[in-house]
Amino acid sequence: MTDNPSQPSPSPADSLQPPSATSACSKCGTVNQWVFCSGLTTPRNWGRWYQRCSKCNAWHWWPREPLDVEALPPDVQYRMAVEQSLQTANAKEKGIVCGNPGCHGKRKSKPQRGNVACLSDPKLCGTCCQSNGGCGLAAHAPVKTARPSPIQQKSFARPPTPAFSQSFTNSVLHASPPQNPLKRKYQSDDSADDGCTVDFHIWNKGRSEPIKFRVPHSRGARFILKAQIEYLKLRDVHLPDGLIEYYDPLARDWINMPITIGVDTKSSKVLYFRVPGVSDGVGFPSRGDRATSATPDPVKVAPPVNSHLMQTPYAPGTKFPLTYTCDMAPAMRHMIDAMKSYREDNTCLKAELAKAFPGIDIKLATFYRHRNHFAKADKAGIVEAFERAGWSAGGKWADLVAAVERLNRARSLSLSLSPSSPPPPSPSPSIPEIVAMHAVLQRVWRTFDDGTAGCEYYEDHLFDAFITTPPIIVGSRKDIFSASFDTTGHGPEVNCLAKQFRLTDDLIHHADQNNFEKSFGNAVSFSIRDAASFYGGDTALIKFHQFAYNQDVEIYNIMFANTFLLECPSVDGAGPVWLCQDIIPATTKLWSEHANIPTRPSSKDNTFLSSIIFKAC
DNA sequence: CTCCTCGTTCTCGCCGGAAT
DNA sequence: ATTCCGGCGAGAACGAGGAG
Repeated sequence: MTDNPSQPSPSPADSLQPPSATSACSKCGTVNQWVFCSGLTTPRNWGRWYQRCSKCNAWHWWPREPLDVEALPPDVQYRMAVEQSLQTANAKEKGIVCGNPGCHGKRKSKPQRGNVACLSDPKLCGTCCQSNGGCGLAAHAPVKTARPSPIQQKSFARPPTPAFSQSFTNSVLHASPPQNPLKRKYQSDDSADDGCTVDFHIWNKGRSEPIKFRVPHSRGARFILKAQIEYLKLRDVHLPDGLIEYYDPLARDWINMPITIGVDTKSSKVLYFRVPGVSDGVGFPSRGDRATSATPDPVKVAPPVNSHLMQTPYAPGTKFPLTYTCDMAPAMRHMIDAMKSYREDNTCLKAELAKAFPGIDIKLATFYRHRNHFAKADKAGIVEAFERAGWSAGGKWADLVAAVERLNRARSLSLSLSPSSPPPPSPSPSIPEIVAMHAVLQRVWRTFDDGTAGCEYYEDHLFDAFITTPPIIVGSRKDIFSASFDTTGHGPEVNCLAKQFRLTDDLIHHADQNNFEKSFGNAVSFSIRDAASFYGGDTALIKFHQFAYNQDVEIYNIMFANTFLLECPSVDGAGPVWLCQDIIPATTKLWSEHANIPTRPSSKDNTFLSSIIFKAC
């Protein structure tokens, strides 16, 4: 992709800069410097200059009005889109009451409060939601109600090519049972290593941080970098001469060698490579560096899992939670173990807390909150990655908590699907440096008995793709797979319209249309853009709406299918790429509620939704 | 059956830091 | 100075289990 949203945008043209570096405050006359606004808090302000008067605190902006949305760089538009998409999900709804008019909740003297986390519409209290069959929220799970499995659901999204589809099939669907391939249940010592993966880091040109990989590989077998060449290409690591520099932990020095040479995986947990010519970087093992040969990571390493609990009180003033996962995790494990038995052995929670976190005053509500975060993170298999990062920036407990919350959001969205709607994407606004995740429903692409083709979804096979390197979107395609003029759907008519539009605007490329218009009589499928540009699709969509409007056709509903290819280790090692499909239900009722379609690009609220996908790092 | 205790969940509101 | 937002604690409420 040419526009990587994770890269900072360049400054706007010089013509947008204020006439001078300083100017006098219009209120008090104090001379202040202009500061470029990078839009960190409010992306919409990107590209403007601001000054806060050092004397009267007055604010001044240059230019006075924000730039046009279209003038903002793609990554800023992306951030705006993410921000907008999360507004609804994060909106704090205070003081809601149960949405069931005949609420039979247990609060007698006051109206029963609804649970803001409830996924039903309207939001219900736990009692009403449970009796309604539950909403997907764990606390609202219906009691002793068997969930039908699998839930079959047809989707019109499809893999972009058979080759990628095959890789997806091999790596995901044939994995049994479906679970996070990198998940390792913590154990009391280093034997937790399942021996099926190898971590290696590469320092590439033009980047101080190493690129971290975890790949399927039998520990003990010699590791040949050439076998990972596809991974390397995806991360822009190119070795034209077939040479690499390898840090030999025994010799404690860098050696230059061909990538076809196998290296020992027993003497160090992480293999370090650098592209020839790179001589420095973050965490770089230097010549004679003992740490890299004896320990798995160049950062300060955490003590062995569960090796001990803190015996002496923490320093006065130490607050809960502790800053680093490597400190929190052993104590949390102790608590979880202790809480399984404390009813029997006559201890109590407070006493166990005092053992696990000596000297720290912990409020119970806070402890439970963090214990739940730990349990979820452990279940998802991400604790170890944070633990291994030790007392470094990559091992912060707060980041683990944030990762769990992102996962929760992704799951909530997946589980809140109505039976007839396909799964929405996991809105991951940011992804930690070390661990990325993506909620994926198991699905099978096949031909049905009636001759149509589509996907079957298995709701109870929701699993998370965890990867130790940030994902890269290596390709994407956006298809409209459903469009209608009203609530009933009139696909063929829209299809006809799309054909006409195709003749007028080559931004739209039909994809297998002949097959699809026959198969899905009330649906239309055509690609409106490809991976070359994230935002061209929106432009095409607006043009399509405009075109339909000019034809006296009002589009009621459009839904998108997005297909992404993410770099990710596969379970069986067969391929370096997983296919992760997402479908975005961007129902555009906007056009049914207003007589006029949006004519200004900045009015594309709904089409913005189509840009909210998955963050490329 | 009622009451009590303890553990747990959830909401509300305060606080402080960051951004502007 | 103001706004926003995340973290945290207080407190209400619920549930399980035990004692009387």
